[in-house]
Amino acid sequence: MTAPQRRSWQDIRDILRGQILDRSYRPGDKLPRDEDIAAALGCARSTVQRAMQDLVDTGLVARKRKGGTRVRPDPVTRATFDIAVTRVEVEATGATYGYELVSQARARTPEAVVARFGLKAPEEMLHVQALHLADAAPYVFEDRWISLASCGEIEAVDLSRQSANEWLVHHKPYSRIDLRFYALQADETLARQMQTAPGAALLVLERTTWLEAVPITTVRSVTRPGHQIVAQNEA
Amino acid sequence: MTAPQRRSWQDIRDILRGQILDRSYRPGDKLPRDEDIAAALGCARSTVQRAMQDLVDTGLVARKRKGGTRVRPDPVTRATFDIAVTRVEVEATGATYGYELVSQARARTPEAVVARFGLKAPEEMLHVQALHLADAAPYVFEDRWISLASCGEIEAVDLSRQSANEWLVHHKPYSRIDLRFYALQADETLARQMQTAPGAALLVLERTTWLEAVPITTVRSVTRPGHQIVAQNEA
DNA sequence: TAGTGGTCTAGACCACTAA
DNA sequence: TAGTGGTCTAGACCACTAA
Repeated sequence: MTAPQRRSWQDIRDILRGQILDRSYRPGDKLPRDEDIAAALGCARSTVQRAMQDLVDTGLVARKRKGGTRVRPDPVTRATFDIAVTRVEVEATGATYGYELVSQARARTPEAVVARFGLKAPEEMLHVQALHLADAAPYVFEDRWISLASCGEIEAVDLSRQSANEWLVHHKPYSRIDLRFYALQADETLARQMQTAPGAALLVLERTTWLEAVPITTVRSVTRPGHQIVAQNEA
Repeated sequence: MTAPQRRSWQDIRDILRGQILDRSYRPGDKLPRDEDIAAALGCARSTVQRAMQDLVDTGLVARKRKGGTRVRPDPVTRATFDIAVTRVEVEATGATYGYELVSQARARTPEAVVARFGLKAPEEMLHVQALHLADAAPYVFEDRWISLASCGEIEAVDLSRQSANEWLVHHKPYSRIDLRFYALQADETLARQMQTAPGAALLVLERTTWLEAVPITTVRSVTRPGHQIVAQNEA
């Protein structure tokens, strides 16, 4: 006889998810109380709790005290993306990574940057433009503003050798991030930088970070033509 | 005297995260064993475990049995997106939702769709094109292929009244999803559908779903000009 | 092979909130 | 206000893996 294994929370999750997927429980339906599920499946309540936590994270069920657990009536697709340092991302594709500093200068933040940070007034920051290359072809063009108030030391760093991306990641942790994606039509300048045709549709990733309430950096990363961002395989 | 509250796992997480953010522990550094942290902070080991689980989910630390817990040396930005049914998304902006079926027909899957599903050969599926509107303006144009093998019933549904998006979400759960973003230059046809200029840069969201190994549907959703996808506020 | 994280259990008490 | 999920604890055993 095969030894009866103790049930893990993944087992419990799979059983419950199976019942949701095969529509034993339909969107909006209420599941039994954790305690009853535990009794029925022969495990501790905390094991059910752990399984439920996973189903909540996945967006499959919603839980409320006293209200119980229900299959979400308005299912959402929950996707997670990991965005690494550009160098690591390039090297992960097997390509050779390259980097070029395009410009570096103190400047007053334009209105768009003031808005991204939610500043009250424009401020002098470090403005850095740089190109990341994969096998010598443009991979990402980044246009970055770095707060001198929180990252003054970066002015002593040689940004033609080490990208601001890399330096910040290793020296300036953040506690809050605002992240967005959109499509951008390349203008003449950008097209030249990305070695593509003016008017090309490019995917842009915009990131703004703070440490508590203090601005750190905001960056607009324009990706190479045809670039796709793929989500982790989920659920 | 204020009552000494028992420490919650969130408290523990905040303490640890604080020590990482203020660089008491730097990228690559090893943290103490859970048991020692528990003793130092006066809580049970399982509470530390719960806090650590959150830090792992956030991408801040990595844990290995015997190897211990280390601050990630290659920090990643981890972003989570919730993608709701288009109707819900539009209504959440306060706009009035509208929907128009553009076309619906059985057809052999083109090469791109065969590839997305990873099929061995083309297959007859239901091809549906539809436009979602926000305050009567184009919001999302979706080009969808639905597997007849797994979703044959949908042919009995009046897709001019209810979007395939909505029907599928409520009747066809999936267990696997492939999700990607990219930018697309509008051609003549698409520009007309989205009421924009040919050549406009549009953000595209592509989703392909399976139930176990069985294809369900694949959809290319072209968003309106200027559309941004914003991540949940994290960390 | 020894050390560390992963997980399960049983029980307790708390915090929300639907009814 | 009663019922349900959320969390903590102490202890046990297991599963990985660095050394």
